[in-house]
Amino acid sequence: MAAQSTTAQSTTAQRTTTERATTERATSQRDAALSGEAIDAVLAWYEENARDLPWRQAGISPWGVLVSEIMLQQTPVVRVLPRWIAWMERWPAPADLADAAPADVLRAWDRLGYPRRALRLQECARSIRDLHDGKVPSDPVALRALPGIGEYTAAAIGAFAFGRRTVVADTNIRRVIVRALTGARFPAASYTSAERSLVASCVPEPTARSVRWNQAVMELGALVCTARSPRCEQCPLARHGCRFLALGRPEHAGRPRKVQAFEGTDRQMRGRIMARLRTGGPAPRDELLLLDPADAPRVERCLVSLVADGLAVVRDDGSVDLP
DNA sequence: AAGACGGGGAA
DNA sequence: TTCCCAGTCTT
Repeated sequence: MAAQSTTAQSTTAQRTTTERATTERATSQRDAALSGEAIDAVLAWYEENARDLPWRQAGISPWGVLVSEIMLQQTPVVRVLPRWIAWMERWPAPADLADAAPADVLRAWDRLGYPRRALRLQECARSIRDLHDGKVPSDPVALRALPGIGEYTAAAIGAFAFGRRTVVADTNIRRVIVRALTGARFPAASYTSAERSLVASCVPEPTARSVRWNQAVMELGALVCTARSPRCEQCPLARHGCRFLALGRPEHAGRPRKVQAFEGTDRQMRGRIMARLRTGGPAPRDELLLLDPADAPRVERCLVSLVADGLAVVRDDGSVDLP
């Protein structure tokens, strides 16, 4: 924090009212905001190192951005890429997806994971068609009200599809900001209001710059300030007072982050059932029970939950199919 | 605040 | 094997 005092004066002119409001508050994060020089360094790094992703191209439709954001929820870029391209070709506008058969939507979702997202995306498309004249709303509040769109995604669409100044806080941005300003290796499990103001304090005031910033920090987290093995030697913040680096890259303090088991869970079984339904047409219940002959109750339980989620239906003859 | 919810590829 | 990914929703 003391290190900030030397740069504070020279960058005062560039600091925003938001930054000042945050820094003047008498809290432990008083000197939190990044310097204007640090922000410049990150933006310059982004110009050089940004990946060429289709949903970032100029002229991309808000719908294309929305689809990418939903697909990217908990799914890496490389796996989303081919599915997004095929998706946009098939359903280039919300109304197109709204009219599709859910079974086709789930098959097109393929193995992106968390297939409830695919269903929500279609519900989202229907809401856009019915409530917003078929056009993705630009208002973050309206976006947030759509199925499958939470705080992060609403902010991301506001920024990347409509060029608004929003506070985007995905896993990458949270990690970069927390490391740079607090020195902790990882953010806390829950996204607190304190952390939110920390992230907000870094967003530049000029709108165009804020959009670029959100994109740049996210990319920095994805390519350099990674969760596992951060490449600090390549980081534009290394010379601008990153606290994590200054403190010698400390280990994670506190409870180890929980890792959800997968092998042998209902989640895995649901995935196996969905994989079968996507490829082979209707499945006799007896066939699905063979997925785990030693634990029929588990298969039954998963079937019930899939039906409850709208991801599967039971036909009159007892076979199971996509909705 | 904590748990459910897929799937795959890198370390 | 373990970890983690442009999170959201429910309890």
